[in-house]
Amino acid sequence: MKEKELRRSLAVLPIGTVMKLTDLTARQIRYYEAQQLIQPERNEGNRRMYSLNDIDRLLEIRDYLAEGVNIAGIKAIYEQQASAAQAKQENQEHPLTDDDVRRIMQDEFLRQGRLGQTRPGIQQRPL
DNA sequence: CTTCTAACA
DNA sequence: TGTTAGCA
Repeated sequence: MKEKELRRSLAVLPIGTVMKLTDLTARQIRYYEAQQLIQPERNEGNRRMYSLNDIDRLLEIRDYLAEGVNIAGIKAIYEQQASAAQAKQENQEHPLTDDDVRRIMQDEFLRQGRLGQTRPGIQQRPL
């Protein structure tokens, strides 16, 4: 179950293919990269190369944006997933505590949160 | 022909 | 975000 992850991480798609697969413009795809939402690789010719994981992430980003979540909000969501995954590993080595508390606090911060309402005409839905 | 960066009537 | 210019 690990060779699969490796393949999904292989950057083999040029931006043109990603555009068709995600319905995003090259401008948008590059902009999300500038915003650190994705980090595609570059080939010998400085051309961006995307992996299947990048495609999935771009699709998520597209959906979050459509729901009214702004770039900062999406970033926060991924940061949570990262720290959550980190806490999981650390908790397998040790009992519990520390990072878990931080994770719960940030989770609550997101929930109460103001992230995502920086747009007019969009009703906020409860998480 | 495709992608890249930078800039804005 | 769109679009365009000038390269590679």
